[in-house]
Amino acid sequence: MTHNTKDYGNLMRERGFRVTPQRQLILDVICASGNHTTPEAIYKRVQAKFPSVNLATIYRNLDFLCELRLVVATQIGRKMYYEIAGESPHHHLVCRNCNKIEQIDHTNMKTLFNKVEREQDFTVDMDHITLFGLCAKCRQKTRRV
Amino acid sequence: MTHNTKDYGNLMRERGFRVTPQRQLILDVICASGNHTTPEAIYKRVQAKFPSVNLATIYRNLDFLCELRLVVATQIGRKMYYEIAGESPHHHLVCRNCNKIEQIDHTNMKTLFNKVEREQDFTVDMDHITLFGLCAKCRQKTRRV
DNA sequence: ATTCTTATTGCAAAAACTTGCAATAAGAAA
DNA sequence: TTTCTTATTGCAAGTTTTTGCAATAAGAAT
Ligand SMILES: [Mn+2]
Ligand SMILES: [Mn+2]
Ligand SMILES: [Zn+2]
Ligand SMILES: [Zn+2]
Repeated sequence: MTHNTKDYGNLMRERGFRVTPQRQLILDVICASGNHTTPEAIYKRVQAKFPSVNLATIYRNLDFLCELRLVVATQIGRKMYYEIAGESPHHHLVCRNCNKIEQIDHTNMKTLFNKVEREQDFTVDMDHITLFGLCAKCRQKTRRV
Repeated sequence: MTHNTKDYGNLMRERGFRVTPQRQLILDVICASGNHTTPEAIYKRVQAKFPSVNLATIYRNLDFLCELRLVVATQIGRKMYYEIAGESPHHHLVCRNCNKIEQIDHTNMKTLFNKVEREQDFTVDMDHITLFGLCAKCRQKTRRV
């Protein structure tokens, strides 16, 4: 239950939720998978260790873990992807043409968030945003068509 | 077929696609609905005028119109919302607590996009982003708990 | 240890969305 | 106008995600 540096068990209990074997397994699997895993993939890996876990439980807990901010979600194309929420937020750039995924540092985002907070008195609070556009290579290709 | 200021018919034909009654109806309905409408609502309103249109056609065309950038989509909670892509891009702030929706001007976003383009050589190209966080009122409430 | 409360689960059914395919109809060409 | 090509549609089946509900089991209280 203690992955990376976080004690997930306590983070849940502190907030009044229960720590079930299903939740532990799902977290373990997402952790082990590294980056951007689909519900279906998570389900299969969970089942390999504990076949009786139901797919509905996977979906419910992915929602749950996202609400607790222990896991972050992204939609790319028509699929959802989940990954462990790291120590510090990170964001993505996805190329509409070649689907390459780059990262953006949080500091650039933070600058925007601060501006919005000053100007509109709204505290933006997102630790995993995906921005779409064109990577350097595809921009050149696309120009000359 | 000419809504607001855009001639949707030509925008489609120019790019090699066909202008079908279904597409016209769907655009009409989204236009008339004003802001942030769900596929189901669009389907019902289309059906009221033309009952034989199939739900699959609605979904396929919502995708299609988004790809052509005539329509923009957002996911809020677990629902998708569609609206006409206006003259100039606009973005939203959604409060996680009270679900109030505010707007952000594109200029603030553009500043971020420009920075990303300079620093990472990636052209961000989004005209409808939704950022989540806490509005002024909910921030105060939530503090004192 | 045992009892109690109720959050969480599995299951089955429902709802939401996607896809393959043959029939249809836009729109270009003749 | 008529013919021709093929993008688009409706339909039915498939896949993915959500939901209601009774049974289960975390974890607090005794
Ligand atoms: Mn990520
Ligand atoms: Mn909008
Ligand atoms: Zn690219
Ligand atoms: Zn609020």
